[in-house]
Amino acid sequence: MRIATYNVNGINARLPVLLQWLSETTPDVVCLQELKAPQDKFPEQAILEAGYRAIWKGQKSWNGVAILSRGDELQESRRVLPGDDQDDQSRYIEATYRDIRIGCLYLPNGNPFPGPKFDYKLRWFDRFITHAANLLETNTPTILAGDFNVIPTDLDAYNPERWIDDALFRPETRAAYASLLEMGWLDSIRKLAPAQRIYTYWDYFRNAYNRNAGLRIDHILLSPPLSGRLVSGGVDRQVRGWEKSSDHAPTWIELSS
DNA sequence: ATGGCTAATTGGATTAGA
Repeated sequence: MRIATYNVNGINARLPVLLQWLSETTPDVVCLQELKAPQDKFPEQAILEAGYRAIWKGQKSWNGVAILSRGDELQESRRVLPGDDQDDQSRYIEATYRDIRIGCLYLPNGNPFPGPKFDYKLRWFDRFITHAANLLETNTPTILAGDFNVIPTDLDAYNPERWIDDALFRPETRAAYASLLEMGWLDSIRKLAPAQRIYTYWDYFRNAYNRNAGLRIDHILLSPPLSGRLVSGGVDRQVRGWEKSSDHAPTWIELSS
């Protein structure tokens, strides 16, 4: 079973690229982030015609998350991250596919540091850690996939010094991510390639993709019941080189069934 | 340090992304 995550940076602007990638790689489940579309502007018909069902939570202008599935249906379990009734940003959706529960997340960017956006990032992260701990306690095979907006270590940035005071690399941010791993979540891509430079994002500026000036900020975490089923994984980095591409590339893993 | 690029909005510039 192949599970992928892809920050599309605008589902409608990205539709041709998304459909091309789906037809070439046929993942079973796809978590999407940054739809940048209101609920009623999600291109459901085109996704259905491509052979996928979808659940999504849209929002005007910003954010927005979706899960696509091939074959079997998704059983939605929640579309809000618990812990703050005032939070109206669309950043979390969760569903079960066959025997696996999947949480699709778009963690706040948090820049600039310091400031209210960074504070919001840490508060959201706290709520997410609480929820992730509750998910582990159920022992249900679970995946947390999405754009974490976290550079976990020096190995995950082309030039770590440049990111020292950035919200993606601040010590508070890295510590929060590390606490997920300490609790038992497995960083699947890093597990498969412990010492390799792997990036999932290259900014639009200064020819970053061709210089391979990238970051690894999109992650797929596995709960302990799934760790033995991890077969392979990678980043479809060539998609970043396509016409009208997102600044992120799709990241995927293969699980044995 | 800054600016570079892209997408969405009811616009003709601004905001956000990372």
